Amino acid sequence: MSNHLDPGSERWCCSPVTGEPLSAEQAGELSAMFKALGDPVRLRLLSLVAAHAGGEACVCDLAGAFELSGPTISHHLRVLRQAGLIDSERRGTWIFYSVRPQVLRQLSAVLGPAPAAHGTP
Amino acid sequence: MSNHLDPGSERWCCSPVTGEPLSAEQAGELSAMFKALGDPVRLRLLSLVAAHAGGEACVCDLAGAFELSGPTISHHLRVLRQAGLIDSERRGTWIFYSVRPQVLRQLSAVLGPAPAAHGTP
DNA sequence: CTTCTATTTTGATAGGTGTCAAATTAGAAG
DNA sequence: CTTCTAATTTGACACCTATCAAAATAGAAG
Repeated sequence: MSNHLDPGSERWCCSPVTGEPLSAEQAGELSAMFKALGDPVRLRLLSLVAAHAGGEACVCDLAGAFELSGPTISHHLRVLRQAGLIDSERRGTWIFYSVRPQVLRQLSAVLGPAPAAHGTP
Repeated sequence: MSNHLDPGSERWCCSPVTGEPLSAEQAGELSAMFKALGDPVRLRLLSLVAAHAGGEACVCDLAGAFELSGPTISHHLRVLRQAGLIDSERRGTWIFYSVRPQVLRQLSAVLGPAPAAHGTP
């Protein structure tokens, strides 16, 4: 109920954009994710979460890196989550965010030069 | 004079976002490119140009794939060009667009899981 | 139950963005 | 020079978005 994009839909997986033209549907799904990355705050949030110990971080770990209000950070985290790029899980008082490495890898593959075929058969 | 982003600045090249947190400057440059990809029309335009014979295409080759006015296509192409993702060159009556494979590869590497080091020494 | 802390949601606002029609530039061809 | 085609630029408008302050929700602790 919380995610707009189905994380299980991977029919566009790994076919690079340089191969054959994207369909309108593929472009719609992919551009929604790139759009979420198209903000400096969100991109830094994603990298902070990804690089944080254990692969997850709570808002309290992230907010300190910006001169932005809490609600603004929360807004950007929601955008990333609704785009399917990160996950959130409540544990006690804190809410922990973690990246979806698979989705990031898929986006990387779409921009990649060729179907490398060096580890994902 | 036409590009806002210097195509020669590659100081953020290839360090994946999952490694260590991006600096504000890196995030600014990268997010500007992802932002340009964050529109379905632009993403399809990019893939159409990339997949076109010879690696380049004129607007007349692209406009037919959309139900959009010429000025709108031109607008999106300019956004892609100013983001440093594509190049444009006038030859006679037509203006040919081509992708910058290097920039796409860099973006792919940023989202990639790890410094693969399997073909770009 | 009350209070405290962590985070989100709501409401408001300034600024950005996609789109089109109309006008403009650039080159080719008479 | 005039005309024709290709593409861009300008101007306008509806919609979206990033941001904050204030209010609301969720759990922990007393």
